Amino acid sequence: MSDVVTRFAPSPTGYLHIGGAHTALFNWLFARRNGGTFLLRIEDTDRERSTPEAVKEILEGLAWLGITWDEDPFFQTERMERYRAEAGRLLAEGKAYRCVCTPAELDARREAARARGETPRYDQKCRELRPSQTEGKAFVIRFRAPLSGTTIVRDLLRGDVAFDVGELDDLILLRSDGSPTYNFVVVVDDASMGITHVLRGDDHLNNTPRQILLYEALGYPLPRFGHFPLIHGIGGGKLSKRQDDVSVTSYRDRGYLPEAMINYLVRLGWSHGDQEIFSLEELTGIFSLENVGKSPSRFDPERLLRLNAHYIKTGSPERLARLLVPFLKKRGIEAEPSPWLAKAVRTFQERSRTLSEMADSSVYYFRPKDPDPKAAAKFLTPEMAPLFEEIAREFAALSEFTPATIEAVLHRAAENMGAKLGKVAQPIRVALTGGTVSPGIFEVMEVLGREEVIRRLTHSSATIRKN
RNA sequence: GUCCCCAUCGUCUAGUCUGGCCAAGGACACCGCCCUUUCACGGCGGCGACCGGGGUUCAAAUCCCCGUGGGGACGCCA
Repeated sequence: MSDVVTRFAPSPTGYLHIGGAHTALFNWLFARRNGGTFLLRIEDTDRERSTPEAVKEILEGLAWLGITWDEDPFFQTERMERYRAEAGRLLAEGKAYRCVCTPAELDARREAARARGETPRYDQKCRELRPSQTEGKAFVIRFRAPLSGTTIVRDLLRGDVAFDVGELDDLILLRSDGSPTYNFVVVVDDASMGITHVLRGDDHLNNTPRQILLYEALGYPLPRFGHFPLIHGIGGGKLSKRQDDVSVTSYRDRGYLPEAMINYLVRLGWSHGDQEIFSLEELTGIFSLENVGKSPSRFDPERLLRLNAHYIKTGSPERLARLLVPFLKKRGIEAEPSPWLAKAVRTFQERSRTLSEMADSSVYYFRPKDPDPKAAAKFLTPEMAPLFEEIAREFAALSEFTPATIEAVLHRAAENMGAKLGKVAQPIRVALTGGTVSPGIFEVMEVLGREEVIRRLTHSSATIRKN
């Protein structure tokens, strides 16, 4: 048994987005690959913005993707005592101090520093205050960071990155209401949860030296760190919930398959030679940090869509039929997973990129559709009425109604007209499906069944004659 | 502004650590052709990149330096 322990630590302030899922996936894969443990920690210390709905949505998203966690999720709001105790310890040891600067004062000084072109940083005003001077005032607890020196982050992916400690800050550990802040809880939690590998997005690289200082002050052993490249939005820059469509569950709801999402995500910043298609299971055997790149990538919905098309095309019809049912229901079609539905699905696997598309384009399997006016004008011409009737009669006389016997009938009809098959097939397509685009017409008829085909052809010819 | 990271086709990337096999490979997108009852799928072909400049070397996409560009971080958010 390996001793690798990784985690994904989302803050439940919204849905699970592409970036979070990417981070979760890499952590999960690294743990699974190394026979380790993957944990979930819900960073809900920001009570204002955290919601139980977001927690549910995030867990659902992960489960949908097939990313499984090994223990019940940890909730930071349930661990407050631990944070306060650790902060108290630092205070007692002189490694932290009380600061009575108010948010307004800090804001003003920060702005002034910026105006002067300096790095906004806490000016350490309260660093040497005596206890009597903080008496009766609201205070926060600040970390007494070393004043000088260099902290080196030994990053698994980027090598050694040096930070001048002077650039760092006396960060706030406990707010005036006693709640802990991010950099502090992360350290306390990662250490107490036994996290061995902290793998996260590049945007946290700057936080790492601060956290290392905290590890040292608290006397915790250091985990290994690895920062992988961020996923940028379509316009470049951080993914934006406004510009980019990045909610994982929204993709699910639009008919994307989890394996497509996983496959898409894993190839962002990671590669395995020229291979493009990976299953989750396969990944747990080959994923390696060594093949993780360094430069950011850009979210490309087109590529995700294409991958989804691939998985729809190659997926099992039975499973897709099952997944399709709710999409049909949304369109007012009550269907059950069945061999028949699987057969219907099969005719659309090569021409649907999402389950939504499949549901949209297959409605005529479930109920007749009025022909598109333009298609009707072009194909449902008067001379088609007798043809439809003739073909319907021949279908009725067939001993077996299969693509092969259907094809024979249509070919004969075309020959009699001295025309190509298309001359006959296209009008029939319109009569049967209401449009000019569909799967192969013989397959469509097989799915529809002889009775329904005859009914629709008869109905169409009657309509033609009426006009 | 300060600090940090990054830099190969439009996009995802292989190649960079361990220089020569790279007149740079694959995939998506795009364009053309073929297949074909429509649409797709598929097949074949095309377009298309080593950010710039110096250096090191017999040899640089690969190593070093400087520019430039992009990104991230600088909260009593996480």
